Amino acid sequence: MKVTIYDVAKAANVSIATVSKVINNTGNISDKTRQKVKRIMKELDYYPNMLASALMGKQTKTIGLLIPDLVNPFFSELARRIEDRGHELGYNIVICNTDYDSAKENKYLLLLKQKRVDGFILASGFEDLKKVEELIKEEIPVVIVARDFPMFSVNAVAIDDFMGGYVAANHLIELGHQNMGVVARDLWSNRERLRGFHYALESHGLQINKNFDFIKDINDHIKAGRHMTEKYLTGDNRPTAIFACNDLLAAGVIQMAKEWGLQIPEDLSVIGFDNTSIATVIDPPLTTVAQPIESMGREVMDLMVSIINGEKEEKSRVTLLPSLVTRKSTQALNVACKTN
Amino acid sequence: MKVTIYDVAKAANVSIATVSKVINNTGNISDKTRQKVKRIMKELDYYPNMLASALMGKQTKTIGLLIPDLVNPFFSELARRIEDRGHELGYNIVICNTDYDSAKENKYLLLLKQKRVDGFILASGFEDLKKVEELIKEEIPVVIVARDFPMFSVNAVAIDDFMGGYVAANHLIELGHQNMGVVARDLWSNRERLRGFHYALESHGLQINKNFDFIKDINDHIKAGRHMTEKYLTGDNRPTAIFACNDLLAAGVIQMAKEWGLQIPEDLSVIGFDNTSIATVIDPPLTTVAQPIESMGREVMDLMVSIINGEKEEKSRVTLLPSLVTRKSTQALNVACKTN
DNA sequence: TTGAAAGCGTTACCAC
DNA sequence: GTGGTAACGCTTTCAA
Repeated sequence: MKVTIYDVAKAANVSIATVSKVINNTGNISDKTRQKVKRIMKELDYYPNMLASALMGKQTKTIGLLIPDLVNPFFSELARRIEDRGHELGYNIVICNTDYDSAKENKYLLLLKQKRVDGFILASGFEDLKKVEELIKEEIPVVIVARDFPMFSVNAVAIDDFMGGYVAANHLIELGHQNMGVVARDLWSNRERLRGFHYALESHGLQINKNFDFIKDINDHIKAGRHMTEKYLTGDNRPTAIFACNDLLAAGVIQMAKEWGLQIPEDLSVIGFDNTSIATVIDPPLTTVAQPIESMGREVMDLMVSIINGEKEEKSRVTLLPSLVTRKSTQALNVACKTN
Repeated sequence: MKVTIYDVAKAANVSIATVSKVINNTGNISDKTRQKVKRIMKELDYYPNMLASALMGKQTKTIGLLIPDLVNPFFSELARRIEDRGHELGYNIVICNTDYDSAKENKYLLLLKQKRVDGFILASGFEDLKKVEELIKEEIPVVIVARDFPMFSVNAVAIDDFMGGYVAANHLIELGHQNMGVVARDLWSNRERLRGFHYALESHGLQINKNFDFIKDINDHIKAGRHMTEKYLTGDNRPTAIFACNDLLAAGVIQMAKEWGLQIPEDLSVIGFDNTSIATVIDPPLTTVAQPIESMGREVMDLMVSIINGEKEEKSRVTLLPSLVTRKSTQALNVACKTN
C-alpha cells in the first residue's frame, strides 16, 4: 500500500501533526526531530498526497489551459511557453483542445472545476462570454490570452491586434502596393487586425481588394488560405500583395500562388501573422507580424499566479506589441506586375 | 462558499449517502427521490468535488503525458491525438515538456505521483529506464509511446522504426541512388531507423555515405539538418540522396541544399520521417515515411485505459507500421548528377 | 429504499 | 516543541 503520513509518524515515533509540520516547514520543531522525520520520509520513499492537502484548502497547483488546437503551431508554441513558466512556478498544466467548439469548452470547464484546478487560462475562442462571466462570479481565477477581450472586466494578456494589422498594411504601403487582399477568419482577433489594416489603408486613400471575404473553412487553415487565394487570382483586379491573418493561412496563399505560376515575392507579396516556426520553414521565408509568444506565455502565467495568490486587487490587462519581421516574401511593387 | 453534498442533502431532505448514490447511479433509490435530488443539484448548481472522491479511492481521471517538446510538430500532433482520445474516454491530460532532460522527467514524475494521476504516458526520451521500472514496481500504469522500448517488460505502442528506415532506403534504391547520406540524432528510434536503412543498403551491396555522423545539436532540428547537409555538400563523394530521420531535419536539409544552389529533387533527393504537417508546407512537398500519428494516439490512450481498468493481465506491445508517402522531394537518379 | 458512521490523507487549531 | 483532534467532501458498508 501507499505510504502515508501515519506510516512516517509511526516510524519516527512522533505524531502526524509533527510530520505535517516538517513537510510544510511550519510551526516550531526541534532540529533533531526535523532531521529524523526527514530521514524516515526518505527511507520510506514517502511523498505527500496532494489530493488530501488540496481537500484541506491548499492549492492543487494545476492550471487548466483551454486552447483551440495544439496542431496549430501558434498555439503549440504558446502552450509550450505557458507550460515552461508554469513548471518554473510549480504548476502543472492540463491541456484542452476546444476546436472553437463551445460545447467542448463547457465540458472542459465543468470537468476541471470538479478537479478544483487553481485557475483557467483561456486561449480559446469564447465568442460566447457567458461562461467566462460565470467563472468570474464563482471567483475562479481566469486569464484570457491571445485573443482580444470582451467589454467587461477580465484579466487578459494579448497583443494589440489592431496595431498588428496596421503594421502589416504600412509595410505593404511603403513597398508601393495599392491593391491588397486579406485572408482572415471571422474571429475577434482577425477582425481587429483587419480593422487596423483598413485604418492604415484609409489614411492613404486606399481600400482593400473587393474580393475580400471572411473564410468559413475552419478545419484546415492551409486549405483555406489556398482557397481564398484562388478567389483573388481568378477575380478581376488582382491584388499585388496579400495579408494573411496567420502564418498557416499565408503558407496556403504561397502554395496556391506558386501553383498558379506566380513568383513570390516578385509577382505577389505575402505577409503573415504570428511568426511561428513555419515562417522560416516555408519558401520563401515569410515576412510576418510577430507576436511575442514567449513573453505572452510568461506574462499570462505570472498574471495567473499573482491572481491566485491574491496579489491583484483589480483586474489587469497586459498588452504586448507586435512587431514586423521582414523576410523574403514581400518586396517593393514591381511596376511590370501591373500588366497582370 | 462552494456547495457540497451536504447542502444538496439538506435541501432535498435526504442523507448525503442518498445523494452520493444518485450521483454515482449506485444502490437502490426510488425514482421519486432520484428526481428530487437531481433537481436540487441543478438548482444549487452543484458539481461533485473530484478530489474528495479520488481520496476515497476513485480515479482522478487524469493522465500525465511526458513529451520532449510540444514545439516539435510530431509531438504536438501526437499530444493532440492522445488528448482527443482521452477526452472521449473522460480523461484529462497533464502535459509536461521534458526536453529530453532526465532531471525534468523526474520532477514531473514525482509531482504527478503526488497528484495521483491514474497513469503516465511517456513519449519522452527516457534513455535512463530506472524511473520507468520504478513506476512499474509501484504499480502505476505506464505506457511508452513513439520510442522503441527497453528490453524489459513494459507496455508500449510504437512504430517499427527499423522497418521505417528500411522503407526509406528501398525507395531511394529503387530510384537508382547509390550514394546516400543520413541525418540522425543519437536516440534509440533514430538508431533503429538507421539500422533498417543500413540493412536495406547492405542487401544491395551499398553503404551509407562516409561523412555520416550523429548530430549533436539538440535544440534546433532545422539548424542541425542544415549543418549536417553542409557537411555532406562540402565533403568529397557527395550523396545524391539524403534520408533525414524526421521532417524538421529534412526541412533543414532542403533549406541548405537550396542555398547551395541545388535543385530538389533534381540535384538531391530528400526523404523525411514522421509525415508531420510541415511535410506539405515546405517546398517541394516532402516525401517522407509516415507514422500513423492518429492511430498511435488512439492506441496508446486505449491501452492506458484498459490497464487502468485492470483488463490487461500481461504487458502488451502495439507495433504499428510506417508507410511511405511519396511527394515531390525525391526522384530517380539523374545520371548527369554524377558529374558533381 | 434510506441513513449513520467510518474512513480516505492531509492541515490547522489548541492544548499540553 | 509536540500531539490530539476536528475538519475537508466524498464513498461505502451495514443496519434499520
